[in-house]
Amino acid sequence: MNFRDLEYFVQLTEDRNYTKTAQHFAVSQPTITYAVKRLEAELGVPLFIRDQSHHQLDLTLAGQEFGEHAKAILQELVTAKADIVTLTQQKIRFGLPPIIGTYYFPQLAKRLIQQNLMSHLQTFEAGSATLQQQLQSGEIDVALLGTVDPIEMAQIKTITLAKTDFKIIVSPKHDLQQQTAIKFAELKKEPFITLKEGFVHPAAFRKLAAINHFEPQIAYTTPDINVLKGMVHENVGISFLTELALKDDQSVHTINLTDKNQPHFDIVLAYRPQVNPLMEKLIDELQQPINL
Amino acid sequence: MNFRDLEYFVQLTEDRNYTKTAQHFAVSQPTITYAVKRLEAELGVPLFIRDQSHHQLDLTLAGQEFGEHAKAILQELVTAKADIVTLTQQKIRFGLPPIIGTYYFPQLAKRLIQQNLMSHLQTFEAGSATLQQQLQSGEIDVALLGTVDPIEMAQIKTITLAKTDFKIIVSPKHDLQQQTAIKFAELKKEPFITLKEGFVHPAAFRKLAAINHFEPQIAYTTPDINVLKGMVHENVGISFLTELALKDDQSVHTINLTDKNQPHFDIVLAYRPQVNPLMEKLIDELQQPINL
DNA sequence: CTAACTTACGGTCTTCGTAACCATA
DNA sequence: TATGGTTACGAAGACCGTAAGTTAG
Repeated sequence: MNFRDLEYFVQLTEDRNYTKTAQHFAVSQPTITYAVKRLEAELGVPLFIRDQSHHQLDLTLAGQEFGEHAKAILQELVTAKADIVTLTQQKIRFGLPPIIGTYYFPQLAKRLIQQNLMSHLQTFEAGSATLQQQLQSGEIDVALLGTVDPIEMAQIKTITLAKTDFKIIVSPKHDLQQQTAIKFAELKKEPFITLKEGFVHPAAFRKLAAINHFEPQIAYTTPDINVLKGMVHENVGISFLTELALKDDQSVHTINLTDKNQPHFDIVLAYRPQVNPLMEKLIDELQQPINL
Repeated sequence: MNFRDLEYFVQLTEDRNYTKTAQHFAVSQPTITYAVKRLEAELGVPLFIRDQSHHQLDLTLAGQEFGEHAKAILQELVTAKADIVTLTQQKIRFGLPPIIGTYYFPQLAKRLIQQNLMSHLQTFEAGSATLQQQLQSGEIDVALLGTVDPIEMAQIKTITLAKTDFKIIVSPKHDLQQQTAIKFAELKKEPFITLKEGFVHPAAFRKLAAINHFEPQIAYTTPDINVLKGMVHENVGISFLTELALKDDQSVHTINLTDKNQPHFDIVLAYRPQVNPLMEKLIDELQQPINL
């Protein structure tokens, strides 16, 4: 059975005139005849009373009954299509800080594409602090955030996806290039290249400085991680970065910090709870373990 | 769009395995592939997540949504077919007295056939008195009844369809064959051929006799109208019949009765009121005017 | 004769099966 | 290599348009 035949039939129950219905669908009149015949053959009952003398086309009882069901079926199909369009057009406003976007998100992205979720994301790129505010004000729906301290926000649910350490990086030409671990306090004399970033690195850096009761010497501040790494490589100074941004990087030497109570760079999934299949699926997928 | 594709799809959402679904419908596996492709093309969205590393065939959100609608559509179709079968098999127990069946009903029958109603009738042939009882006891649903007096029955609705006169018939050889009207009292000396019929003719005959204070002479009683007419034709006696049974009959001569308060042969439609489209339609059709 | 539906016939688009192909475990 | 899905192609069938046929007014 064919949906087109049902449409012809339903229209015919309203027009009560084969010719008119044919014109309505811009098809030839016999097309309607055959559609009705197909339905009658499949159902095994006549749907119309074929009375030559009767100039008015009449439905049989079975025809009336079937007409109601046919309308319901067509309506259900229309609804189905409309619902799918709605689903397809649905967008999730997704906040992504640059560092996480560059070093963490790409591995998630592959999975999101496979699950047909990427096309639903409207990405907002901003620092974690800005994104926190936007999340709270409702400007975005979900965000991946980098944080030093646990996040507490009313109406916002948070899930920690990964905890990473901060590392000290130095040039291969630097004296420290043979060390694998060091205390922050030992770096009092070193000039630092720091990241001009919205939230996390400055906060962590200040925290470490406060714990160690000294004010590190800032040689230069850049918003670009590659510029920062380049300057460290050229031994303009040393720096302080999440290990996330250092994966497989051979241009600089990485040194662990041995400080107790040292800050960590946590990647947190934050969102406003919603009853929404698309959001649910996204939240679910973002929590899937990935290889850092 | 095709219902078959929907069936394939719904089954596939349960099987999560193209091959299994193909086997379920005894078709080749590519048939399922194409069915899904057709649906996806028509809806404009992927329904399944085509993950090369096929651990498990997964539905997209659109697929889940559409699956629900598809099930609803298929269920509606199943219901439609079941309802039509129920409608088709529905029977109305229909009481029909012999005289009305022979002389009145045939004209109705043509219309009932055109309206696809005849196949729903289960006819019970019996005298009007018997049918009245069966109607009241619920053994039949509708009846056409012949009556002399108005029918009063609890729970039974009655509609008079036609009023016909009783006539006197005589042989063409009989002395009265030149008369067109007569009083019943003038027939005291005549031998009557009477109808051995369930209810109406004997009752009417007794009523006329009572009004005229005499006991007519009964020459012979037969249950068969043609036998009766034959005997009248051969001048064995005269008789008394509803005009209904005399239409176009050339074998006997018909004489009107001039008595006041003479009984009439009423054709009454009687039924127990029901909320039932089929019954409604039958009652409606039976009331359509016909040419007597 | 006209209006309206049905039947006949031929062409075209759909659908399906076989078989070959591709990807993953 | 075995399992499971997709693509290619030819055959069968469904669908539709033109045109002719039928029936009632």
